[in-house]
Amino acid sequence: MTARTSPEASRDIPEATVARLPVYLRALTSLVEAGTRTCSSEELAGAAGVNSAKLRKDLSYLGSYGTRGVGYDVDYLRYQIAREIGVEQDWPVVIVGIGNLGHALANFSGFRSRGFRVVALLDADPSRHDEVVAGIDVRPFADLEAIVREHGVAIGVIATPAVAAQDVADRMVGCGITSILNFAPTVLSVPTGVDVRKVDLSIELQILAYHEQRKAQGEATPATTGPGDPAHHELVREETA
Amino acid sequence: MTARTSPEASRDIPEATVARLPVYLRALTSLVEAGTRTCSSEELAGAAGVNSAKLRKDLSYLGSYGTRGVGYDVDYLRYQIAREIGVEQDWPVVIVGIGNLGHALANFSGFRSRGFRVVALLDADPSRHDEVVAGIDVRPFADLEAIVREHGVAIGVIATPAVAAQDVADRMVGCGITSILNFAPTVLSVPTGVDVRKVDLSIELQILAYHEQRKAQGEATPATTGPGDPAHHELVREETA
DNA sequence: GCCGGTTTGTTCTCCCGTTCACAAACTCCT
DNA sequence: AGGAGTTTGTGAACGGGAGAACAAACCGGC
Ligand SMILES: NC(=O)c1ccc[n+]([C@@H]2O[C@H](COP(=O)([O-])OP(=O)(O)OC[C@H]3O[C@@H](n4cnc5c(N)ncnc54)[C@H](O)[C@@H]3O)[C@@H](O)[C@H]2O)c1
Ligand SMILES: NC(=O)c1ccc[n+]([C@@H]2O[C@H](COP(=O)([O-])OP(=O)(O)OC[C@H]3O[C@@H](n4cnc5c(N)ncnc54)[C@H](O)[C@@H]3O)[C@@H](O)[C@H]2O)c1
Repeated sequence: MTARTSPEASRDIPEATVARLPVYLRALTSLVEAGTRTCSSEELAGAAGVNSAKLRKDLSYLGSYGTRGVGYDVDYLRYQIAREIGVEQDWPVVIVGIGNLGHALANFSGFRSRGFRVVALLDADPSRHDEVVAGIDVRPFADLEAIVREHGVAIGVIATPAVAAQDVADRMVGCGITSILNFAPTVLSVPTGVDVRKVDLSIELQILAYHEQRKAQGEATPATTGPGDPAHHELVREETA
Repeated sequence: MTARTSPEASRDIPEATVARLPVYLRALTSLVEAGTRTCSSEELAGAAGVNSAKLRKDLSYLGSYGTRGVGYDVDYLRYQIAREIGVEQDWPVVIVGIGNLGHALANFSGFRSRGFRVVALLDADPSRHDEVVAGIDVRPFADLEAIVREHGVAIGVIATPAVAAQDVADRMVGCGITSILNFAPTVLSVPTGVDVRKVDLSIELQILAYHEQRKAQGEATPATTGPGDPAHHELVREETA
């Protein structure tokens, strides 16, 4: 998709692997804190909740950082993964929408410890502008561009209501932000080159509900709720009309 | 995995499709509210941010609910998807860990409107037990079993610190909860038959950081930070020792 | 120096998911 | 009634990821 400029560029890592590297990183950090020096793919895979073959294949995309017959140097591997992900340096981040969720995010200590630094909290509501959350004062949304330029922000977090999310995203993109984490339940439309990831509580719960319904189906009373399809079809159309 | 008991059981839906159905459901709800009666796969796919062929194939797993040459009856399709997911009736949910995040979740209005009902907020900290959040009073974690039995809760949300998450999950499973949404950054181990989904802010940000680093790599100064591998290898080992 | 035991890195195969492309089916207009 | 135009549902090709299995590489003991 993007041009390969650097000749020494590391082979591109499959998306599925990229999504697991942070899990490995976390497991390795735990091991480091526990004083472990070395671990096998089997141990690490257990801690990360994945298959050991998958783990080894994932790590092989980064390079050959293990030692056959021994395993991996925990701290060395942790560093290599952190470097590959890009969280050795801190990424400045802005959070927009300091409501219920925005407060929780601002207070979330995991940001700093995992390679991110909240440089600003923004909200459109003037009544919030005198507030200080987690040591950072909430500023007007209009300050976005100045802040992004000042700190070189590339990553933005959206925690506004759904109706405002697209506007906020547009403004972010206009300022030069190229990665967005969206908590609002909306599909964002952004130009090519901008990455969007969404965190959607309702979707996660509904996926659980689907499987839950499936589990219940086997043991429930014979006539659960829904009869054949055609009758329901009519019923629903009546509701509409 | 589970036995097919019902003869009329609908064919099992691919996991990737299940994960998209809630997105379609949301898009359809928007269309209903906008007064739209009918829509084509192209329109709906646009609203959901997916390929129209994918949308059609996804919907085909549910049945043939469209009309060729016309499209889909918005309200009818919305009902069918909601029924398939299982969010026509409300699912009782408990939230454990009423800290920063737990407060936000408790105040989240999207629960009720999307098929879920928070029946209890639980926390181990006694100083929180006199608190009322979003009209629900925070109760001792020890009440979990009684509440689960009383309301027939099948879905639990974990918003405790990571160290407590596995204990909470074990207790939940012990009470009969079979679906867990985990916000704590830990790998949970649960018996077969229990579904766990995780929402992990740090992982999402780190995935964005990886791609962001990739984007920057092409245009950055020649010597970014890291030299060849061997030297760094030593450096890191020194840090450890 | 060599051998048994251990663990990685990689190859191979299979399966799931995505996308293309098109026949079948429906509506509307004449 | 018939034909032109539209849109669904699905068969088939394709690509990527998961897991099994194994050869290569390393350690430690003798
Ligand atoms: N609270 C949760 O646990 C939770 C969970 C999942 C998803 N969400 C989603 O996250 C979003 C925020 O939820 P919340 O509970 O914090 O809502 P909230 O109403 O408490 O907070 C929203 C904040 O965004 C601000 N805002 C509105 N428009 C803005 C704009 N154009 N620019 C900048 N700021 C703006 C508001 O002033 C407010 O402070 C919602 O989309 C919600 O659906 C929340
Ligand atoms: N705050 C965020 O935005 C955010 C974002 C992503 C992930 N998380 C994760 O979500 C979790 C909660 O975050 P937080 O900021 O709300 O933390 P917090 O410390 O504010 O709240 C944790 C709550 O859990 C309670 N608790 C602790 N042990 C318990 C137990 N055994 N049983 C029941 N309750 C118990 C505590 O009393 C406290 O009220 C953490 O694991 C955090 O890493 C938080």
